[in-house]
Amino acid sequence: MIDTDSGFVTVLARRAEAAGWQMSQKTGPVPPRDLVAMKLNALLVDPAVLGDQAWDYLDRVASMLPDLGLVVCTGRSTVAQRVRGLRLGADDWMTKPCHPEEALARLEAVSRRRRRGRHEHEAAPLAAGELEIRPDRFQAFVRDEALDLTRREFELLYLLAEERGQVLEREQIYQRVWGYAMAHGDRSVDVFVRKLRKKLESFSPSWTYIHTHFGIGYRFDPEPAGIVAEEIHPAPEQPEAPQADEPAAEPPSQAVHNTFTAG
Amino acid sequence: MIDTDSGFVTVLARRAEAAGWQMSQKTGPVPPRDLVAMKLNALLVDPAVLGDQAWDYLDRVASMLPDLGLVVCTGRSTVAQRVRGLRLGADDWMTKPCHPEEALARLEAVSRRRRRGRHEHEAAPLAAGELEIRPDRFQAFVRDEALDLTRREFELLYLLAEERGQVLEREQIYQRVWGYAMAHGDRSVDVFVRKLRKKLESFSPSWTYIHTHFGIGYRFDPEPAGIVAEEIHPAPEQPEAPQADEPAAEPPSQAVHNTFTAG
DNA sequence: CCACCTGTGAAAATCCTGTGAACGCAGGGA
DNA sequence: TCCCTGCGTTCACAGGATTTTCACAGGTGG
Repeated sequence: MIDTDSGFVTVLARRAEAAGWQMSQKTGPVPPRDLVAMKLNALLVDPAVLGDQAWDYLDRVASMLPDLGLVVCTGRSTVAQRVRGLRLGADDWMTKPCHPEEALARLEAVSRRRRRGRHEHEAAPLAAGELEIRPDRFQAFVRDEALDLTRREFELLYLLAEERGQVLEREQIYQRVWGYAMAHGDRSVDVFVRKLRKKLESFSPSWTYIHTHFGIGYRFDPEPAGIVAEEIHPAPEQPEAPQADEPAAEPPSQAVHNTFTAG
Repeated sequence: MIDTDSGFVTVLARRAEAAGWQMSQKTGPVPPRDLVAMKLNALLVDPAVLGDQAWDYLDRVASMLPDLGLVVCTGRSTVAQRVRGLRLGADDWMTKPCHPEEALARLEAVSRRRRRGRHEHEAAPLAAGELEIRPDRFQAFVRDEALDLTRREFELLYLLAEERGQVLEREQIYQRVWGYAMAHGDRSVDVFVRKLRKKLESFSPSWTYIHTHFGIGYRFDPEPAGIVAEEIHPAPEQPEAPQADEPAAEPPSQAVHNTFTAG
């Protein structure tokens, strides 16, 4: 969101976080180019912040990012202004003061519709080690060969890969892949991790992808074979990790990170 | 629009006509089924007209017609009501009295987004394997012989072929071919896929076109018979795919997935 | 060394798809 | 008006594929 009304921003940010959204606050115009890079679902903007560049800015944003939900929220405005904004490409126009809950609901409505349009929704393929994970095919590939994952297997893998480097708790994984809360004592996650490991192992034997964190859950992090997982120094040299980003960013400070390689 | 406020309705109708829109006025709830038949871009509704069925009605309309722009316009309302409406699936919520020009602008904003989702119907003929799919005839041909597809069969085939290579979920297929949300447990898509396969098989026995992805949906990808699909690494070509052209020797993309070829 | 966790393999329970046929509806023709 | 035909929808069943559940073995932490 682009706004300077710190009270409104703060409240909204808090509620957004609570709802599980990720949001970023800016106090001035952000170049459309940068907006693209941010991969936003929606943008909430108060044109008052933009000064007399406002219309131009809205126009540019709307035309450069036709799939971005664009919501204007500002003080008093005339019908003519609202109509102009909407015609320019804004999806909604709210008047301050407005209830944060309503702002969220409108942002949600706008994003929902946006998402629906793009049926190629999460069509961003992920690359990890020798793996290529393609949501458009609900399948993962190693050297163009399909791993033949079932739907659940794929969704689990995709989730883990999306959160590459993060340790995810079983409950969290279950919640996000199965869509509802995990029953006490359910071992489904473990079983599917085993199935995944088996297929990964058979297609990409020289890499280790899924690591166990005892008492917690799992972490996805492609590692070429050979590192014995004694201690991991801040990235001396990875044999090859083309699009590996943020490698040294986080020293796995946590306890031990045993990586028992399923072997 | 569904409203009884004749003044508002009349003014709006006149402006809408002037803007080149077609609009129909109702004074009571219209069954979602009928809405489907009306092929609407957007629906403006005053829930006050619907009495205590309002929420239920909104819910049903929104879930049955996810692609319909749904705008609520009513008298005073609480934040909670607006939030509820928006969460239920409404795309916008205006408060009366509202300027007709703004109402139009909002309807337009909502429809614009809706339209954007739909790919522009180019009506371009597609070629795939031995198939030639011609939207201008609502028919597919193999060596200039018509497959004698019915309307639904054709539309299903065309949709699949347009998204060649992509796995489409049943819900999505249904949504896009039938025009409204698929009811739980509906098997129509399967039945039509079977009909298509039968006709395709009889006209082009040496090719396989429609692949099943268990638990997900279907994928259209013409493959000449006989490929056992162990591993295929042809040229590592990119999926540029401008328009399908006669691929007499096109190396079918990835490996197999289950392609249980009905036999 | 003990209590707990996780890896494994296989059996049991579910879910999904292919298939053939019945049903209802609407249009055309007699 | 009645009958016939084509088309889309719905049903029930069978064969598989996939998920869950179990019991047990082995590893981990304290």
